Order: sequence, then C-alpha cells, then structure tokens
Amino acid sequence: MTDQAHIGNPLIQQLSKYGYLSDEAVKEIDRRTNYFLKKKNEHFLKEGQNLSSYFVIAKGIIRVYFRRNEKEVNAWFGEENQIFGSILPIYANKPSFENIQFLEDSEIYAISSDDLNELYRLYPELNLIGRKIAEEVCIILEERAVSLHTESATERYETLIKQQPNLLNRINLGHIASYLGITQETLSRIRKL
Amino acid sequence: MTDQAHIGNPLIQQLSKYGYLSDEAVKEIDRRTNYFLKKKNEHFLKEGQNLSSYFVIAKGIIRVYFRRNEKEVNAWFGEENQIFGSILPIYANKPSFENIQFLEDSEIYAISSDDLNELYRLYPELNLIGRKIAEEVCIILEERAVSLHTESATERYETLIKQQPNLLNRINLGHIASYLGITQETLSRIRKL
DNA sequence: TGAATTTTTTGATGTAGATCAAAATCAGTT
DNA sequence: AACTGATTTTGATCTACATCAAAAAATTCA
Repeated sequence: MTDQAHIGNPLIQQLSKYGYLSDEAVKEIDRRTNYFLKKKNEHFLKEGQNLSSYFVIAKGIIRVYFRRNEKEVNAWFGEENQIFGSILPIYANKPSFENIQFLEDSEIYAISSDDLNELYRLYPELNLIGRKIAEEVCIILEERAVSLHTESATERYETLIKQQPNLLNRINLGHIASYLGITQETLSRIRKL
Repeated sequence: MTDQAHIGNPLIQQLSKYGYLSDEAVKEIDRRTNYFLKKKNEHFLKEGQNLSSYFVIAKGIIRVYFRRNEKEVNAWFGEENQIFGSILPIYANKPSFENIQFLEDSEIYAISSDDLNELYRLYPELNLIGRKIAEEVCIILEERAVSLHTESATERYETLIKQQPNLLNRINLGHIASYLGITQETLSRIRKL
C-alpha cells in the first residue's frame, strides 16, 4: 500500500470473503494497493479511458454513469464495503463507456488491472477469487436485467429501495430517477402515491 | 462421455477457447460430459430445480424464459457453439427461476455443477477458465441491461438482429417480442416501418 | 440571515407502446 | 387440395410515462 498509515487494507478484507489468500498473496496485493482521497464531484474514471481497477470504497459513495442522447444515465451506485470495477476495462481490456464520480468526499483503495493480472499469474489461487467475484457480478446484473425487462417504474423503485435503502438519504432523486430509467417528475409522482 | 460415438466433445472445444486445459483435465471433463438428444418443445430445465449444468448446443436452439404475472417472458436465446448455463443454480447454488426449452430438435453436451465443482478442486487451472467465462457473461449481461435501460423498442429490435441475425429464421415473432419486452402487435408494427 | 442555487413538486399536454378484437396468412397433417 | 391450428397483421382505443413550463421547497454560502 502506498501509504503505510492505512492499516487493514479493505481491499484484502473484501477479496478474502471470496476465498483463501496466502500470506504472500496478501503481502503482494497490499504492496500494489493504492489509496485515494477524493472530493465530492471528482471523477475516478472518465469514459474512453481504460485505466482499470478493482476498488473498495472505505468511506463515501459513487455513481457510475454513461452518456446516451446528450444525457447522463446512471448505471449503478456504489457504497462502502463492496468491491467494484468497470466491467469493460477489467474484463475485456477495452476503454470504458462509463464514468465513475464521487457523490461525497470519499476514500478508496484500488488495485490496477495490470497489477491484478500480474497477481493472477503469480498466485493462480487468485483465479478462484476472481471467478467468484465475476460470478457474483453476473447474479447482480441478471437481477438488474430482469427488473428492467419486466417491472413497472413503481416496481423498479421499490426494488431499488429494498436493495439499497439508505441510498435515498445520500443521493438526490434526479440521480435515482435516471437509474430507474424514468424522469425526475415521474419519480416525484410515484413517491406521492 | 456417456456415449462413445460422439467424438470431439464440443464442451471441451468451447472451454479450451478460454484457457489451457491439461490432457488429464480434458480426459476427466470428457468422462463427465453427458450427451442429450432432445425433441422440439422438450425442456432441459424447469423453474424450481437446481439441477445445474454448463452446456453446449451442438445442434439446435433454445429459449430461456421465466414466468411473470401469469405470462412467460423470454430472457435469452441460445444457438450452436456457445457455452450456456442458468446463472443462479451454477453460481449461487440456488434453484432456478428460469426454464430452458428447446425450440428445435437439439443435441447438447452438458456437465453438471457438481462435477464441475469437483473438477475445479482437482484441476485448479480450471478456475482461470471459469473466471473468463463468468467475465464474458458479465459483459453480455451489462450490454443487455444498457439496452433495456436506454433503448426504445425499435432500437432494442435492431440491437437483437445485429447480435443474432439468424434468430429471425428460427424463432417466431411472439418469442422475439417477449425478449424485447414488447407485445407481438407492437413488434409487427415496428417491422412494417 | 437572506440571496443564489439546486432540488423537488405540480400542472397541462403529448406519445410510445399496451390492450382488445378480429382478420389474414402460414404450416402441418391427412 | 383442404382442413386445422398456429402465427402474424391490422384497426380502434387506452394508459404509463415523457415533455415542457413554472412554482415551491430545500440547500448552500457570503
């Protein structure tokens, strides 16, 4: 880790949820972990870059959005103690169409794809963890697709607040409406019911 | 493989696209591969089961659907020479909410989750392949979510025929409309434009 | 504290796609 | 070829949500 002041690397904590990490692997991951302090509204990633990382938010909240017909569309929100990354750069080594922006002053711990791939080579045991993470992402994305495929706006709203109930306290309704694929006005009306 | 007549296991062909398979691993996978001949309209998997497999269609076509408000909704279609599976049973060991049905007389090669997990244990190298497959599934699911999130019915139709152009020759429009999240009537009107 | 800015709500109207009903076309079987 | 059932199209009407405009409420900050 670049800054020795940060004991207890949260990235390692998250990774070890998925499978066994040897002491050496832990040491190597820690050595390659970068710590960032970001202000509200700063970006971690902008579209077109394929600077890619897995990262964990120690404190703060992010939105991931992309541009479609001159508008920003929110793809998802990330809170503390989950592992994240932008799929296309990490999994396909292609530039991201997504942007990642902090919505509060935030602290994150990240490891770059290049370092990660090096670690997969050095510690093949990590492939199991990498597999489990990707499998979990599949489950989340499938749920999201089903929600968008079959639910009404009202149902999608209910699904969201069931999954991430504290989001409403941290993010404005415009951002949430965009995630749901509806306008701010419609969301306001849904909430009045 | 249960039936020695089937030389050149297509499951192994597909798996080896993602990474290196040792000779022993190949032999063990082959030994655990099951071959099925299925008639049109038969099911491979019904909701509630967690009989789970990765499988490859050697010949034929499938639809994967689930029930929502008394109706069947098509989640996706599978054609020859891709590797498939139902996410929830394989990745979370939970019963499927999906059904898998053959839309033509079909031949498939499958390996069960239990055998697969055993093989992950015996040949850890397989975790890399498993990781790559799950990562590819993530990319496909993310694309699908973006399409459902931001595209009009017409755009979703165009996206589908770009991705699976021969689907139109093999599957009726009712099934395609259901995949797109619109009614058959609306699809008919879109196609007249 | 109050002016400026951002966020949320309310109202009037427009539209993509749904629903219901029925006709037309196609495919399979004898 | 003709009967049967499935698939696709067409038409009339309805509805969920969008758009545009503006007011109201909340938040930020000098």
